Amino acid sequence: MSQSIYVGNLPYNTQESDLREVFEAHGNVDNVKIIRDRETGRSRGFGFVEMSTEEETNAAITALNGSDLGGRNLKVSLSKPRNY
DNA sequence: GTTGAGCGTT
Repeated sequence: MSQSIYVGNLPYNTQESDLREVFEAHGNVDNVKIIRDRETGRSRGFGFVEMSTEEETNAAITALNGSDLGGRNLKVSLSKPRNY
């Protein structure tokens, strides 16, 4: 599986469906995940997106990084591998 | 407000 896309500076009201729509405009979204506190359930203000190919991943990052969403300037980049 | 998880089978 390829690396995921890190999406930061998201509005706290942003939901996974919203992110999915935005990324699907630039490629095939394989998976979307909004990060939030697992104990309080409050948004952390960032999330992750997976595309079908690195080509689409790169395209989505290039197109959406620095773009506006809900009045916030999105920070989109390649995420680092998760650690167990 | 910045690099994810689960909480007994995702």
